[in-house]
Amino acid sequence: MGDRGLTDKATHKTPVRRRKEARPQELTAAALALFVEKGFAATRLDEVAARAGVSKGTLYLYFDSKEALFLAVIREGIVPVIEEGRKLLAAHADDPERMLREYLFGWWAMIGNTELGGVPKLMTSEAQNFPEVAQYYVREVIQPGKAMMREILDRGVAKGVFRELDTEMVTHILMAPLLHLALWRHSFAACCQVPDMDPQSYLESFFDLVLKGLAAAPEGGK
Amino acid sequence: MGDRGLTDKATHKTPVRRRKEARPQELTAAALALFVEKGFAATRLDEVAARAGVSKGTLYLYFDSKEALFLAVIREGIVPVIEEGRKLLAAHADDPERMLREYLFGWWAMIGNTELGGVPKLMTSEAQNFPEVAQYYVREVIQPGKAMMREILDRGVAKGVFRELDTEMVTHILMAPLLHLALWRHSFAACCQVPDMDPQSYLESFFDLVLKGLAAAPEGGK
DNA sequence: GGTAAATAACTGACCGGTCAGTTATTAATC
DNA sequence: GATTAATAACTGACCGGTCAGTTATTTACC
Repeated sequence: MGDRGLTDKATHKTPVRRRKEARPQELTAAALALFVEKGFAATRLDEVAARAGVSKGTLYLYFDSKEALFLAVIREGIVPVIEEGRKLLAAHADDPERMLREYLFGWWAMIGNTELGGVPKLMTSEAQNFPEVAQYYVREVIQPGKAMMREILDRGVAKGVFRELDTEMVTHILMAPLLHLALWRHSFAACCQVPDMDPQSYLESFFDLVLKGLAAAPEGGK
Repeated sequence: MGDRGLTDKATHKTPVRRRKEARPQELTAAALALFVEKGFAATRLDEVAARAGVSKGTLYLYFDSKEALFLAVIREGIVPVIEEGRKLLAAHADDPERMLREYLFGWWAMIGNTELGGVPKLMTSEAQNFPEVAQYYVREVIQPGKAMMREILDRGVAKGVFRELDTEMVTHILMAPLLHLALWRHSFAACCQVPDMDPQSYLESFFDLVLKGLAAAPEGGK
């Protein structure tokens, strides 16, 4: 059919069916959406392939198994975003309160409110069944994410902006409402008609609560 | 073999194998443990039956389907505990800070730290796949649980112990660290070797943070 | 026509659910 | 109190559908 005369790499605009390079990304994107929507076990590889516009056999040209696809979904999907977030956060490295705000709202903008927002639910659900994927996720996502939060807290304590804290515990505690918001949206909010919760005011309330909870006592105690 | 002489109803201490009354409980207990450990989809009904000491056929004498078993696990397992918690909480109805503390630590003692602690993970994972079970859970567990928390907050605000708040949002936010603790224990903590987190100090840090975050301003502003 | 890409048909293990048959327990009869 | 009949509790082999993974074949491009 095509009579393109270009002899070199040929920037084919025609959606030719052979596109070895793009396939893995298309497949992981399709898999992410379906894993998040229906869960890992309930997602059929036929569906993943169909959503990516190929057949199941093609999927197996790029991934050895369903678990390998799972790992790729995490690796391609969320790991790069963590690194990106770290860079953004470094821009305000001198103001702990500002950093905390950037962290919370940035997390929502870059993860919670995107198609990646279902990843926490997916990983929590499947961690026990796929310990290797879970370990990868802990190492590449959870630990870096916690380290960033802890850096903010430690810095705030050091500058006297925040009071003395068990920063390890508080790090965990402060991640919880973010994760809860994402989990909620991808579980009960999606299937039961619950009065919807505006993420923006949720985050504002949370930030407000936390700032007051962390603040160093002005002067006289109670 | 047996030479029990009692001719009446016979309070048989011997664990005879036919025990119609006890079976459903034994089966839901086995199912809870396995659903929590491996997830709903990955749990075989043969396993549930085996753990309860019966065959799969017997399971179907008491439950119509795997989903019916799921619903029974929730109904028998956690719904009664909610009502129990409500009564305990009413005992301190005059002191909002005390109520809040009772709520947090009571939740951990009665749910998070028991075999029920895996239920939040189970329900979050499966809500989309079993909307009817999810709706039951929202109605009988989540909404009552939230209502209790909200009652505490509204009362605290009314008494001037807590500052003005968006109590609806704060209710959600305060549930998150509890649920997070339970989810964590039943996912990553169970499969990746993560430095374990002491629930007691986690809850103390959380309670401390929240009390300071909620406290009405003494007098002067910033 | 050679080869890389993609497919569609296929396989085999698995598992929810069923049911004909077995065993323990109770009731009835002498 | 022993034997038989009736019933309730239980079993495990089986069936049918599903789905991860494989392979023989076709298609597209050089």
